[in-house]
Amino acid sequence: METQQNHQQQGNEDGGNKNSNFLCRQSSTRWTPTTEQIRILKDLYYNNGVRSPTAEQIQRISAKLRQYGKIEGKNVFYWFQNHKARERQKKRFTSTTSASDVPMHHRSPAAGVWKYHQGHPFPNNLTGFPSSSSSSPGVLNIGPVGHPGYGSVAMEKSFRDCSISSSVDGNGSGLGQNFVGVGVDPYSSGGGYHPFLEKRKYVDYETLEDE
Amino acid sequence: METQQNHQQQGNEDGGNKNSNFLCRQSSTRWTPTTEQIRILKDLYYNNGVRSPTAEQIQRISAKLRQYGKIEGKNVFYWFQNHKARERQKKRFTSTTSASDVPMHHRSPAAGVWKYHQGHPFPNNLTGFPSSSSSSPGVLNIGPVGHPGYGSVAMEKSFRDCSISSSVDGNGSGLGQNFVGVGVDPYSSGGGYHPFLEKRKYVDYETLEDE
DNA sequence: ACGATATGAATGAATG
DNA sequence: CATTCATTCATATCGT
Repeated sequence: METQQNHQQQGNEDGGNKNSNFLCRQSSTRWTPTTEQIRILKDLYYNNGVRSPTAEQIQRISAKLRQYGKIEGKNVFYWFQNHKARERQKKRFTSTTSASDVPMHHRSPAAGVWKYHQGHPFPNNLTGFPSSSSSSPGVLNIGPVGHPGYGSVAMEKSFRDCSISSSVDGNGSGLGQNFVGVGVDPYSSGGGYHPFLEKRKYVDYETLEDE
Repeated sequence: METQQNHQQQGNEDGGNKNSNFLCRQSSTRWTPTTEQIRILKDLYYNNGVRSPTAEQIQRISAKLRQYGKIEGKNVFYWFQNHKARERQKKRFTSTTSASDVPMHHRSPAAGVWKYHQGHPFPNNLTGFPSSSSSSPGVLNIGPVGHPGYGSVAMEKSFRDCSISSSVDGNGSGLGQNFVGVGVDPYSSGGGYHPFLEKRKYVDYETLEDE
């Protein structure tokens, strides 16, 4: 796991992009977190118990981490998502079917990371934020958003799709051709419920009061 | 025949998928949209402003898409839900426009496309924005349209279904009636909906919070 | 270099 | 409608 070396060639907060290959996609290779970034993220994850940061938190985190290298909101988002998912995934696989197959991933002492003062229940930071708990020299306080100030939208998408499929038919997108005659039926029942989705489990929180 | 295309054709055997490891080929419980399906969905989403299709629409769409591969109503439903949600989420990460930014979207009434009758302002658009969709299949209003949020061309993300063969042509299968006057049909399918989804499949796993 | 592993990214499905 | 979980793909990096 993270016991690896930190060889990030980072240092350039722009991702350098030394791509020489002119492959299909060469845009920004996937985000390669720097050591600092990783450290901060882990700090937030373990020391602050941040697992699923909200949009505001993500913005703050990414803004903070941007100082150490190029990073976007989605990177932070995915990072936490993956980190959490992976931890759980491993835990669940911790037996089941015992050995005998799936030599996929060897057990990794990921738990080793828990060297910090892991012994206190996290104070629910999902909505709030750590009072301080400055442990690492890069702690950021995900305080109140206050005034975010919108910026530009650049959210670049990765086009891994190699199929350019440019000149296909005279329609390019084939809008007209592929148009599905769904027709916006104004009289659609519009009941509000989705017949596709089966009802809830067994109870309709009708009489249930809020927690 | 569906000509070549790359559909994975999962009429029965979903397996097909693409590569993946040979782990467990449990019938991929997950719907794997084909290129055409995605294309059509995007077309509906962007060019027609469909975002929260109603049951009728979902049925129509799924029926149409079924020509390109196995698909259920819920798949369509979820697709739109996710697509919409993700767009918003993404935006949220990059620019927290708070709630009242609204740079300045001008609902250009230019195209009298969306002129709700004296009664319902497009039940299709829960978000309340002109879908500019051609209620009449015969019309294509893919013009500039003043989409408040996204007026760009589809072409967003892709999928690993990166199957070559760009030839999108030959979509003849049943698509011949593309611009047929399905339009507003008061008698359309009329509530013949049936529950697709079943209850949940998984039981709540251990809700381990942390260690 | 290649194979394995680690991990970022994407998205279907589901729940609240 | 938002939030989250699970699964899978894609790729960077490391080991040999």
